[in-house]
Amino acid sequence: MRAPTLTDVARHAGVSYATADRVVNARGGVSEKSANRVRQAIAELGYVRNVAAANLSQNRTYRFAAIVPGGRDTFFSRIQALLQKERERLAGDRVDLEIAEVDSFDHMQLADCLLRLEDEGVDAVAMVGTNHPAVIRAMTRLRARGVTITTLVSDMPEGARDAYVGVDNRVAGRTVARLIGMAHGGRPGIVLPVIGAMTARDHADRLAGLSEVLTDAFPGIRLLHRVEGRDQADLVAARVGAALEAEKGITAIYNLGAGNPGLIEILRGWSGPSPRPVVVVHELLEHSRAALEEGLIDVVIDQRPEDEIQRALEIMRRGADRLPPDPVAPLGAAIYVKENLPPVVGSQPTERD
Amino acid sequence: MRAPTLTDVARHAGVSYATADRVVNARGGVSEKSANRVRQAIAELGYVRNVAAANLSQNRTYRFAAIVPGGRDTFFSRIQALLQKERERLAGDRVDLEIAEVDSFDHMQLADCLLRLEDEGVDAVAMVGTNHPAVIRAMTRLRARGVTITTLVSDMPEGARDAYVGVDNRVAGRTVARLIGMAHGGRPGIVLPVIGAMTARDHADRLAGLSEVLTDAFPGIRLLHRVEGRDQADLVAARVGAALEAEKGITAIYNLGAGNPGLIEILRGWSGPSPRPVVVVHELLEHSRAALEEGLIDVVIDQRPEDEIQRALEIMRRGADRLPPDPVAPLGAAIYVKENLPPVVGSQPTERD
DNA sequence: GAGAAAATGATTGACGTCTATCATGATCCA
DNA sequence: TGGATCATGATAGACGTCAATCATTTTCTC
Repeated sequence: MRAPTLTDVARHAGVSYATADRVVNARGGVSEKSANRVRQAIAELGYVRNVAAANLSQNRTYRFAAIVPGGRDTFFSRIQALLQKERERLAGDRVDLEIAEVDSFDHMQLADCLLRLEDEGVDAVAMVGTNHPAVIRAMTRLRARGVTITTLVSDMPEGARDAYVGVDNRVAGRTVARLIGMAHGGRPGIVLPVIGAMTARDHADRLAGLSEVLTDAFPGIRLLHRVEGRDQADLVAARVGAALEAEKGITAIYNLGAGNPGLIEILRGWSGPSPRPVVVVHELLEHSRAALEEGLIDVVIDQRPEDEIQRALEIMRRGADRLPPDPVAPLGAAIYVKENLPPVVGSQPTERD
Repeated sequence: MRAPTLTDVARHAGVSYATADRVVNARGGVSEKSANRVRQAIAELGYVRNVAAANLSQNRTYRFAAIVPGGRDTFFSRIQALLQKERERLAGDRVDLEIAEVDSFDHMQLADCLLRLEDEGVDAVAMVGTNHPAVIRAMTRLRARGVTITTLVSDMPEGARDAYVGVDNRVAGRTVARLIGMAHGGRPGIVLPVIGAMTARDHADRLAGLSEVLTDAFPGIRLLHRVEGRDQADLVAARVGAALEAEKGITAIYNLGAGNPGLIEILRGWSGPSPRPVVVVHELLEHSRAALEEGLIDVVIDQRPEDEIQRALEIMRRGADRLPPDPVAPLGAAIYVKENLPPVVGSQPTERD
């Protein structure tokens, strides 16, 4: 009834414990014939390495690291806060989680950070995906040493990482199109999309998704040319203001980047036609939450960083335990309206400026 | 640098390992003075019991049980399928998950099942909450023996269970009101609510939430008196059909119980005014998913049973490890439209009749 | 077929906890 | 003050794996 041990496997394969151990721990010096017999015994008995015993024997502490872009964007401050909390919680679990901060978009710093972590002997890394040769090179090197790498928020080519945890941004854009479409109730309208910059892959994906569904399912709704707010509130405020001035018939605004405070400011002082446009933004932070509660905006699409982090940690742990990654369904974004906001936990980060 | 062991604690407290062990494992026969010194040493060193080592020494397998209402409702078949999958996955983790099936609403059978599990020596139980004296009595008895009990889907009084995992149904109803309201785009309308029976607490909660928000935020939208479909497709079809006949101005239908196939059937043969009403239903199952993809309905609110189960298992494990439960934010329901449906995993259960 | 090389077997201590047993010391009550 | 009770200490085996070491056998090479 009890789970088979490696001793059982060895006996069943007709070899000594030492040989079986050499096979499962890839120590080499085993003939192909013996190795096969061991592997077959493992399959037949359904042997699963007892991770607890293994870690105990090595008195092992997991060494995980998370690399997060620093201060600029409050979405990442939120992630940092969550990681900090996890760090404390995991300390009791023999897991040492290091949280490293790098400048957003400083690729070389990120690459250096990865190499430093390699020297420190981490078992797994979670990081925000960045497509840059130097970064990919560093990642390849770590992975060759058996370090599991998970990308967060923004994906990278399949070969560069072990797993991606994050939402599908095109799907997010498509979903927003549907919600905006529904809110038009069959009537025509004009949608103003506000993005950070077209070079940001996630923004581009969202916009593409939006456009696809508006075209296909809501031909009566016209998509204006995008306004670039560079994720800065003042710029967003200025440019959205100008756009509203230029086109009085706008019925929906979708900010698919950051800079929500700027947009909210404009909405607070709304004096245009009533009802005001339908407004959809991304990421549940202090400003967006308050605006939702006040009724200034209608929908917030959220990546659910809590779950992203949980999943990333789970993946890292499985990797460190040499277990096969278990297939996970992609993370779905949360759709928040005024009525289904989650309770506030602690203090929520503010979006700067 | 390494984590303190119980030997360290004993030394620091100036007692023998045996005494420290007597304290942490509550074996008794320790003077209050010694016990306090041990407890203080634990606090000072930040000792955390090494669960892996503990389980190894006892060659312990966790014994968990999930009690799920049987065949009738396909929402529960979905839960059963998910549990089955978890069962296999957990087998490698030294976790034995027993899945017990009981007749829905047969309280005595449920109580008996609980007592049987107690005899079998389970460590933790997950069950669908049922407010019945016999059930509560059985639960109290198990909990007195240290068995952790988690209620799923439907909650119970705080004193009866250790944790509840599920969505807040009133919030779900409020959210649906907002979505339906948005879809009216400021125009008036009439909402037809379809429930199973008013005695089901979750249905009543949803309806209350719906009503609240419609009244407060969308005074132009009128809420019709509920239609009771008893969660049966044919009855739902008949009664919704009659209601649509009686009131031609219906602009939205919200099925907050089961019986979706009946509703979908009616929508497929829709010949009333165009556009058809906005339709919102609960639980992502084969029928509702297909209807969403076909464009017959607009929104599906889903409990995310996958996450419910994950969370319940996590709670059970912590309980069995004698760790304090970690605070979890309540589970938010997922909002699905045509565009953000999750990929199909395996075969999805069908809703009967 | 001798010698080198490769493969295998046998065994041991460590990891931290649990459970158990036995011995010893302290305290209590009559 | 003797015997019972209680508190404490010391210690050992078990759990399953890892990482060694050393001895022995098999296989290969010339």
